[in-house]
Amino acid sequence: MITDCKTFCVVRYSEPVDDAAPKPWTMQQIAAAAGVSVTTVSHTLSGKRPVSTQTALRIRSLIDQFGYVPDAGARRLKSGRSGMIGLAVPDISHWYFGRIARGVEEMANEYDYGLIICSTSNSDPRREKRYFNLLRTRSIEGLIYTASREIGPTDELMSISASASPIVLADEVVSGLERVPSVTSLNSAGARELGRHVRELGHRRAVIVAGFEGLRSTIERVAGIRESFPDAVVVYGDFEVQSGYDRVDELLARGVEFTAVFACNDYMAVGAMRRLHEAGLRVPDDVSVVGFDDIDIAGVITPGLTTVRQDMLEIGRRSARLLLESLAAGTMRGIESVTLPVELVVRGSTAPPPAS
Amino acid sequence: MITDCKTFCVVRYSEPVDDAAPKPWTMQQIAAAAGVSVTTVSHTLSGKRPVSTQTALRIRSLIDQFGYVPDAGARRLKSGRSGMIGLAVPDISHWYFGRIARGVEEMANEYDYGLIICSTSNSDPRREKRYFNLLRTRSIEGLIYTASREIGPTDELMSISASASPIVLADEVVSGLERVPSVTSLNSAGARELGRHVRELGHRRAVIVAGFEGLRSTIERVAGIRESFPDAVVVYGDFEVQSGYDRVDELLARGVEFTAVFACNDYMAVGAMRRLHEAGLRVPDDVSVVGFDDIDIAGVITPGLTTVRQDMLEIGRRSARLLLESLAAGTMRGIESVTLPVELVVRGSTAPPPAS
DNA sequence: ACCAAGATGCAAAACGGTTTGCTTTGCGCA
DNA sequence: TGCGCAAAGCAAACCGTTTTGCATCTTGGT
Repeated sequence: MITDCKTFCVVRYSEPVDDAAPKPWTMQQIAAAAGVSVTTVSHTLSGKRPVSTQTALRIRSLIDQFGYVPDAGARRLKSGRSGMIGLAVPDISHWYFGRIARGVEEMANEYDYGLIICSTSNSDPRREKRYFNLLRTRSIEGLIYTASREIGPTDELMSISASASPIVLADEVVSGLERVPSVTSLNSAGARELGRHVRELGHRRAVIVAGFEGLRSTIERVAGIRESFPDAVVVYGDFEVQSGYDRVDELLARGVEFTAVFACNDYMAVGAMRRLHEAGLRVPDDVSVVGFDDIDIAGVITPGLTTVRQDMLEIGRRSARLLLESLAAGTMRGIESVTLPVELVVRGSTAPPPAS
Repeated sequence: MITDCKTFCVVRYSEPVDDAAPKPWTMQQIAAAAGVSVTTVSHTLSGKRPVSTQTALRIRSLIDQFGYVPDAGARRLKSGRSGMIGLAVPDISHWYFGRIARGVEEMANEYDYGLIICSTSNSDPRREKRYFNLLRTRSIEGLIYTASREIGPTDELMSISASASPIVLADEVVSGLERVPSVTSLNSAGARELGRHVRELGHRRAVIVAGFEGLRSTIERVAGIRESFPDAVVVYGDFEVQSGYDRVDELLARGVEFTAVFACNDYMAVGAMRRLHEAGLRVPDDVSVVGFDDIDIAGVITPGLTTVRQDMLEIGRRSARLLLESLAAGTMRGIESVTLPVELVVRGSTAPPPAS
């Protein structure tokens, strides 16, 4: 059996040496070198059956020496589990989704899963199709999906979720998919507090720069704000800085009067502040501005942005936990959706309206 | 053979129906249903050998009907290619790395590769080890690595790169790994321009809030700035808003006199501006502040931040292209590192120093 | 000394595809 | 009529593990 070992070594090193990565060792080769069967090597690694201390030691030392690592693909084929989950986000480069991604990644890591990122480019159907196929080909065992727009009932997501695939919705629920577990923030409560806060400062005329129309979070936030400002003008943006700027620009042009701007996220709030600044309106002296999310720079810009803090990291973590737990359980049954609390953060961008 | 088909169908539907995902179809079953061998089905799909139009049609329709999708794991096992690449970043939730990730994702998508994200939590060795193992287990075919601190010569990365694995360094080169292809920005030129710009405004006393000490980009940026301000005080931060704030806080406490702050990234610049604001110093009237990167909100905060624009998206794209091209070529040989141009962006945060 | 029960370890059968070598058939052309 | 070659398809090997089902070897209890 020692001969076997040498044989392998010779074969190996006599191959032409080029710059390509050398062929990895197989369990077969380790077994031959140790003079045992692959079964024994496998059991040594998995511990599913006892292996004598002596043999195990020999095998382990050989493994270390060779630098052997079992092939993930073979393992996956046999076990049927890829050890990977997917995260589909509209755009991974957004702070917002980046936070979710990080939370997911942390939790996946904890459960010893890998994470495959799927940027859907704001729900480009072709992209989405590709990523749902990861589920079908069993490249990933489950998917965390964050919607960026209202999904029509004909969508890929619908059909795949109907097949009872392990899916969790993060950050945004999708109508028609009420049975799919989700992790969201308590948008309505946050918006209500925000509205109340501004109302109590004495404001009467407000505008709402909302997010994508039809998106559940947008609907909830607008509704929450309207509890305090029933007749607030609502315009829709796309959550980007520029649209905050543009919407306020249009409102000013239309001659709409307001002393408070509710932006449905901090980025649009920043854009709004910029436009107001350019119009010679001071924040918060002339106009109060609030956002939503509490992004990293919300507290350090001048003035500090009054907003509602969402724990995106936790949304990511909880989504992943939901998914991974249900994978471990082997069923999505009994998985409860989660709604996370939010927190009003009052900073310098809100103040009583001008006396006039 | 039609009987075979029915047999399969019966077997399938007689299984207990629960909420778990139904077992996927195998090529075996499709073949049986079509009355051909698996070989023929495989060839129909791959086109590596001709299949008669009639047979192909029958097979294809069956595939559609069943919703058959070939198992990625089996495919990978036989072909040895996983169709995945990895991206290791210190923290995916940072705007900066998010941009890189998006660029990588775009390119990977173009080349029909999947992307596995590896958050290294600022080079936590255990995390890194896990991710390098993805390479070893052949879960990923190649890795794009963005360093966040100076890597010691004993690190995992060193050993793995020595084994000629397909690795590309993005955004940051690593000393000792000069032979590994990389994609970086022309930091020195950007910093030089920045320094010259501030110098030409008339400033004489400047401080530099640098990034991690020892990081190549930090060294280059500091050197570039020092061409115009040879005696600038240098303090080191960690690229976060808070450290920009803290370092300036310390400088003020130490009584260091300066009329310009060079921050090595925009986040620290924002933190610096915040601290200056709290100290009653106006930007840019009393102190000019510049950053580096040109993050999304650099142009919309007040005052706008003078900075150097790096194209992170392009860094991601180019890194991915380098990696994927070399995977296609089967060798890392002849792969050229890339250095991307940067652009000085002058905004409102810089102005001549106060007259006094 | 004898037997049941663990401890060990092996051979072989999956897992679900891809690929190779070989057979059979159909067809054009001398 | 016969020959050669391309087209079409099958069986079987293979990829590198995990997981049975069995054999063999100890060991302790009686």
